[in-house]
Amino acid sequence: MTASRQITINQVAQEAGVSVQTVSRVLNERPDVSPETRRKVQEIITRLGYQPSAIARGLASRRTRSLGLITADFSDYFFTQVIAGAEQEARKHDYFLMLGSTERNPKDEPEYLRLLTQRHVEGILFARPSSEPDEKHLVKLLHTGTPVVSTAYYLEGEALTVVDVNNVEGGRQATSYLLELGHTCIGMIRGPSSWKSVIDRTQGYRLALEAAGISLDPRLVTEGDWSYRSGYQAMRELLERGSIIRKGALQDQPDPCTALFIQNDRMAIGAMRALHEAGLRIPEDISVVGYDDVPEAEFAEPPLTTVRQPMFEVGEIATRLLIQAVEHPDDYCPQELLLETELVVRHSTKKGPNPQPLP
Amino acid sequence: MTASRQITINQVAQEAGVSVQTVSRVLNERPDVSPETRRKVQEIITRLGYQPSAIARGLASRRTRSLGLITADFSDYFFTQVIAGAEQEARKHDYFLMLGSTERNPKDEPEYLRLLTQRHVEGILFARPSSEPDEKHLVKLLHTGTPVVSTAYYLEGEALTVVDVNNVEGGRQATSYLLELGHTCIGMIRGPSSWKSVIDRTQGYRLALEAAGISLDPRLVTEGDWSYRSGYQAMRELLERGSIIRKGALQDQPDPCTALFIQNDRMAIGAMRALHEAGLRIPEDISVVGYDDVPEAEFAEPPLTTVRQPMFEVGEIATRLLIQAVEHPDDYCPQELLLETELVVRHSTKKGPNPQPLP
DNA sequence: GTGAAAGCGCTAACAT
DNA sequence: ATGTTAGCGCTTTCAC
Repeated sequence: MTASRQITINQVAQEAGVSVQTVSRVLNERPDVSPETRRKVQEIITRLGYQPSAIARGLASRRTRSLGLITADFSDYFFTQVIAGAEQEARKHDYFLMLGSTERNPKDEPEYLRLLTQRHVEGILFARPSSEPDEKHLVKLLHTGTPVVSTAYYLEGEALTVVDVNNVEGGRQATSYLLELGHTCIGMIRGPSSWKSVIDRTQGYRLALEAAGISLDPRLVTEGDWSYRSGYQAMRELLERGSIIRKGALQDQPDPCTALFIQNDRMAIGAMRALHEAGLRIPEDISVVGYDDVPEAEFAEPPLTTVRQPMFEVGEIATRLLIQAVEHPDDYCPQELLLETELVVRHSTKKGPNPQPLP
Repeated sequence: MTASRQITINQVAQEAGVSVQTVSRVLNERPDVSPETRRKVQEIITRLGYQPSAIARGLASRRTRSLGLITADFSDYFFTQVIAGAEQEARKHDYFLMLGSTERNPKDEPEYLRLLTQRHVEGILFARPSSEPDEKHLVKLLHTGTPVVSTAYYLEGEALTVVDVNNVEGGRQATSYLLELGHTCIGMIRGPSSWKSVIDRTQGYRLALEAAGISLDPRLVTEGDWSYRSGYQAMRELLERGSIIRKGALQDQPDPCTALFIQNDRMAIGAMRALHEAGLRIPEDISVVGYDDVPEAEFAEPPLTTVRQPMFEVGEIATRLLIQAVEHPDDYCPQELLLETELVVRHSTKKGPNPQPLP
């Protein structure tokens, strides 16, 4: 089984008794080939099992039909959904998606970007949070003329196409729902403050509270890093402060909190564990709303009320826009697209002490 | 900002006043360049921001330094871990990993393989279950001489390097632990029967039971598709059969089952939800052991006892072997490597009716 | 230690 | 409708 050198376009041409060019035309589905020749060439191609070299084609045509996708974390449901959407859309347009995750170390990003540009990706999709302090490499990339689209990521001072979810509205949905149920003291566990989505969800929380005449009390807020464990720990902290269970434990706060908005489902599940350990019942003693609608939310104990984000669609749309920018650079114009979230009510929430009449 | 054509090796050579080859030598860290020339060329490279084209290098050298990885599902923790391990190892050896998931449709695999081989990956890693009926394209791939390593996947009749986890032992660990706790009627929810890991875990279950003088009772076994929901449904089915709660509900079965081995954590979490809904307490009424040790297992209600698999290491080792096969094809020799599992005891299990003295 | 020439497998641009 | 020529940006081979 000697791994004989791969079959090339030359051999196909020779075998078919035509020129290389003609084979190339068949390969690229050009119209200017006689049906007969086309058929013959195609037959030889399948008979020989010929596979055109994407490398050679890329070099000659300066088109690789591949896109790069840079993400932070493959094991995060959020990004996983974006990737799945991007994959599907790329495939549909016959593009190849090169995935790169900076997983362990965000400092790898410039290095990763290099790997992608060296491989001549025609456009790059960012699916990661806006949190890195040093974005020089990105600004440089943008000025290079390479089409770039991002999801959930904004670059200050740069016009960038962004497809994202309306996080302000999502935060407001979660909070308003709790207010409507009659909860007036609503705690929050947020994600890392460097993420734009965290700032936005927090803003939604604030807006909803203010619309109800309540001002945001920072003593009712803690921060996690999105993990189950951090949600557990943040909840413990909140419990120790006494704001959740002890009446008037905090100065000026007459009632203990009866509800929580937690900015992702994993932290919410971790927090519910801490609540159970503290002997609190959900939703009888305290209502909990999460964010994301991960698959496990439905099977949490109790099933988690949460805010669903259309991340698959975000990936799809972002990729569509990227391909458009690649194929029609002249029509390109940076834009921001915001998709809407949806509240999914399950069993971790119930009526609070001051139920309001529904509007 | 006219996207002026990229800088090429020619421009670097010209600017440095040397020939293209010399630049190439510097690029490839060849020893036969005078330190002075090397320094000068390097300076020009950084000054110009020159990036060698991986495409052109690949074409000329017939080496792309890239590997392909085919997986079934990005959102599965199991595969995600393998990918992370593979990524890290590939990067360490300066290889680029091209990821492909056949997500939606396993029939896409030949197509995907084509995309990878056309891009001249030097080796391919399979991280997907052994379940497809039609593997002709794989046999063909193997006979092509392309190095292939697989995790958790076996191809009948073909010598293939496989890195996997000892699933027989894992299934035995879970079952033996329950037996040691004193459970004598142990139900099981298994994954799809086309997966080798399912066959093996089931075999471990059988062996452990037989060692305790119990024979496998198929009436105590149902099947799921690994999802939370399927675990939930499988549990409902088991409950309806009566084997779990009603004494002697099944002919010849004097006692109701007090324990369950569930072949992955997600199904276990779904199953626990069904048990709760049926009013059963875990572990007081019934003990549950899962498999995988996914992050959420620790935060399930109750925290799940499970079998941990070193999937990250599986990915690392598989990639290391693949790179070895790529770089030293003559030393290559197909082998099978099995890594060991580890029982993680949490709170979903407790002593059963007939506790045995620990050995 | 360095350079010149040839070519990797394909497509673009021009022929005919 | 088909063929010819000249690259794409690099490495390989062989010369000096």
